[in-house]
Amino acid sequence: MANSHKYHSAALIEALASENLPHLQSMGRRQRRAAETRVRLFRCALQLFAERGFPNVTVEDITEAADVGKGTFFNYFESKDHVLGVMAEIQLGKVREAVTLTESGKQTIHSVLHRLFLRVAEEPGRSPDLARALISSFLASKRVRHLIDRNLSEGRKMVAQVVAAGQKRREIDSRLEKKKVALQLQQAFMGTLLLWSLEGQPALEAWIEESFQHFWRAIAISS
Amino acid sequence: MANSHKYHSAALIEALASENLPHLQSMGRRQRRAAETRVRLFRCALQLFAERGFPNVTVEDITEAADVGKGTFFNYFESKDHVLGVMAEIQLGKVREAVTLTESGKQTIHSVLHRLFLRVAEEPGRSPDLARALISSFLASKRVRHLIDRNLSEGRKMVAQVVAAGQKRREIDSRLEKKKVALQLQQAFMGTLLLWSLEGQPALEAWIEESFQHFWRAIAISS
DNA sequence: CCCATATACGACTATTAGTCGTAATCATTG
DNA sequence: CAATGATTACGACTAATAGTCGTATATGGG
Repeated sequence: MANSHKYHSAALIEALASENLPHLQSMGRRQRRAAETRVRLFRCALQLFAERGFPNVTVEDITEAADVGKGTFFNYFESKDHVLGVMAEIQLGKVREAVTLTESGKQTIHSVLHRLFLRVAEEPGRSPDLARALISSFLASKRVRHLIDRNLSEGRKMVAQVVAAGQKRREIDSRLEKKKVALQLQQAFMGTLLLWSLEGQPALEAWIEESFQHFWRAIAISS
Repeated sequence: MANSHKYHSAALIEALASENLPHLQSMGRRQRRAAETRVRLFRCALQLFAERGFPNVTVEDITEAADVGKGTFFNYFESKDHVLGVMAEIQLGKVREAVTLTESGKQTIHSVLHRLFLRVAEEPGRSPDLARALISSFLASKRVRHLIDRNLSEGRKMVAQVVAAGQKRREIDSRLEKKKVALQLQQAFMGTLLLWSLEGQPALEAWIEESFQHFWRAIAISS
């Protein structure tokens, strides 16, 4: 219980995810301020990363933008990279959404996965600089990398569920192994994101669109 | 003619690419020593990156391993990242190879592309740390990024040629646009490399194998 | 043998991520 | 409401290191 209430409360991640900070009422003023500060730091950081590129943003830039002292940053994030680690965690939430959508049974698997691609691309699509920063952070420090790893492999499991559902529904070629398909999906996504982040040319959305079509072509039932 | 003979002679890149340094005879002792030094720095750097990971290797580590003074490093490479930029340049050479192979007409397109995947994966496959470093360098400094960009887009053009040949030979679905296919190929490769570099699990070769199969499935003639 | 030029060198600077002790702020309790 | 203990803010400080620069050395040509 090292950080039971100290600095990082678990609920904050949720708070960071949602646009309009909810349930801030249910805490004392202190926790509320803490939450506000963390969210402010988080958003300022992402904003700056997107504008200038990760390496060209110092921690001090962030704290200044958020109007707090420099040390305060490290009360809320283990390191500069960690900000992006948190963002990855948020992305994982979107994958969960896809599973839920699948289970509801009201959407074709095609549209569930299609939507998933677009949703996850939303954030990094804000700017090539931000996308590069995100990917870089995946590769940078060991701590963050492990965080990402867990997210990716958890995400893959969820996608595999969706794929399995797709196979039952005869939308996806049933000869394919669902785990491999899930992996391919992630690869397609990451590859697209990576190349787009280098070119930056038209919006990421367009690239994702192409990429998904290609992916689906290799996956859909064909006989 | 800024650096006509000063420091970076063009031939050095070739020298770096080939395992057994050839044509070192044809220069004066001075150029020979310079070439040797550059190659030594390059290899030591890659070795260390592969062993410890890019961020955990300082320039001084490299120069010590190569047994030269620290400043000397910057005589041969613009920056630490630049080492990896040079490596990317070398990779491009392998793509050229594929075009040549295609033109010779003695190989199926499938095997040309398959071979290309494996060949390009060879170097980064030496260690996940090295692969991560490579990818990171693509994203890091502006200078290197532009270098990479050129390489990637040049590479894509070459692949597009190969694809076009494949369409003429009725190996590849002719309804697909060759430029897009080339892009998809790069995306598949990079995505695979990226995810593998995070997991490191079995050899990259195996991942590449899977990935190529998947790719081919979406590309090959099906009717 | 001497000069011009290419290369080697390492002390130096500038930048910045992350630490730490201290001060301010808040919640709680009698 | 005052006192107390916990949480959070703060910025001066340290450590690490990429990249610069002026100087020294080696080479090849004339």
